[in-house]
Amino acid sequence: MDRLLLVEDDPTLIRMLTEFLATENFHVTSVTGQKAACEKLETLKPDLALVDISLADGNGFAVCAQAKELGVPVIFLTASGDEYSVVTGLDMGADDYISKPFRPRELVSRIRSVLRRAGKRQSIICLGNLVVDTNKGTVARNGQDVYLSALEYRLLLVFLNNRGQVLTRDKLLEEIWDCAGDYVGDNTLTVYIKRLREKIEADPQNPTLIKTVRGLGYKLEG
Amino acid sequence: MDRLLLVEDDPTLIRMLTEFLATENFHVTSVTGQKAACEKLETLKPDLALVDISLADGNGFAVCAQAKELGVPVIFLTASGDEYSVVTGLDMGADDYISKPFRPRELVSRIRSVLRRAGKRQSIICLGNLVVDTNKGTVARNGQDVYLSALEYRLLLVFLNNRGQVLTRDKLLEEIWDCAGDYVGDNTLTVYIKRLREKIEADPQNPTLIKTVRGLGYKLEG
DNA sequence: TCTATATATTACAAATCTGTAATGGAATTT
DNA sequence: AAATTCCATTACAGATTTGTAATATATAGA
Repeated sequence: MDRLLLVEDDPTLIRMLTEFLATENFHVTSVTGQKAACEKLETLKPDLALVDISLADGNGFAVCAQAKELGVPVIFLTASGDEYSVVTGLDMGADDYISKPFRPRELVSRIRSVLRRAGKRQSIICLGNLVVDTNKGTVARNGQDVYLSALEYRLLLVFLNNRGQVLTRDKLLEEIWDCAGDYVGDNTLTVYIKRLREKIEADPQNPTLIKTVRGLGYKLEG
Repeated sequence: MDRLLLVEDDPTLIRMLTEFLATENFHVTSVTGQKAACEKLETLKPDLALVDISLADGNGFAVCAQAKELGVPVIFLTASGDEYSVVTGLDMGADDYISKPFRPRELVSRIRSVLRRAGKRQSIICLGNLVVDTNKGTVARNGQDVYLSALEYRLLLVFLNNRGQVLTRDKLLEEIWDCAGDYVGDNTLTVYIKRLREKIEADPQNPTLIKTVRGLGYKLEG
């Protein structure tokens, strides 16, 4: 279950939100004041922080900064139509904001939306029956771990970051060996392509992922 | 300069937005209707799409789906207070929404916010004078590339994903060798820690990044 | 078809990685 | 202080990676 930290001064709002969000399957911890908020952020490590901009002892921006530091996504709660706060909040890196009074359903939608985005982290990349976790540096095929050497892994990442685009040999050499084919032989790349195909393709002789585009280079099917 | 695709039927709004966003240094291409929008998404590959939910020939949701498919972030423009659209839009994976009539400054803030998030991708992780790019699989120290072996790189990622937390030897062994110390010797980890420190610490004898916590394990300074 | 060019395959040393064992040193306990 | 425990360091073989060269195959053009 997702843990939310609610930073808010108004006791009524705290109670209402805690109860409502509980019915939506969130676990809400609430704190009052900026100082307590910053502490709780560290100890609780919540999945998301709901922060009221106007706190008694300072404003919510400091809390936002701290949250960003810790990698915790933030949604600001603001007094209605306070455009200045909205603008500054978003520019500060808050992930979203919602103005009071807000509709509970909308808040939940925004929370889910931010969590979805934050959770993704561009970490897991799927490609056919291949799963690359850039957060762990691992590659799996059909659930089975595949061991790639450092250079093979980096070559795969270059393809993944340019899915569907044709990459010239020079471009690939530059990306992996940061040079334009001067220091490593031209054939070296060809060999690496083969080695990578050998490990990630179902049928390395008839590649479906890394296609060769004759005269131009290679391309990852996207 | 960031390219925006504006999908909107109202000519007046198109003109206004195009002009205003131009002053904010965006390049706006506008299209009318769902079909044209989907086509332009493919050909233009914009950095972000601004989509009016209520289009004449169908609704904006189809456009949103297509955009998500292509990895283009989406901000919905909706008639004011249309809660149903907001909720559905965000649940569909739209990155944000704004209801008409909106304040231009706020729209720009939201655009910048979404672009920032989309661009970041959790790709670059900084740690002292160390820069890890999980999108490229590279590590640099003081701007100088550092070559890490596959296992060394994965070990570093485990630390980065648990910054500040003490990681037991068992936990680390499990993460890297997926086993609880049965298959590789206990000392192997110690050696790897040393090797990693050798490559990323300024003074490997007095580590400032990977600290040992006697009796417990190791911890990456956060 | 023949040739030229682009890519694939294979094989092979040198370099590096990987895991272990042996030794040394520091912190903690008795 | 001595013993113990935990971690650091060093050294070393076997495995793997890495880059290259030689050879084979495919594709396109004359």
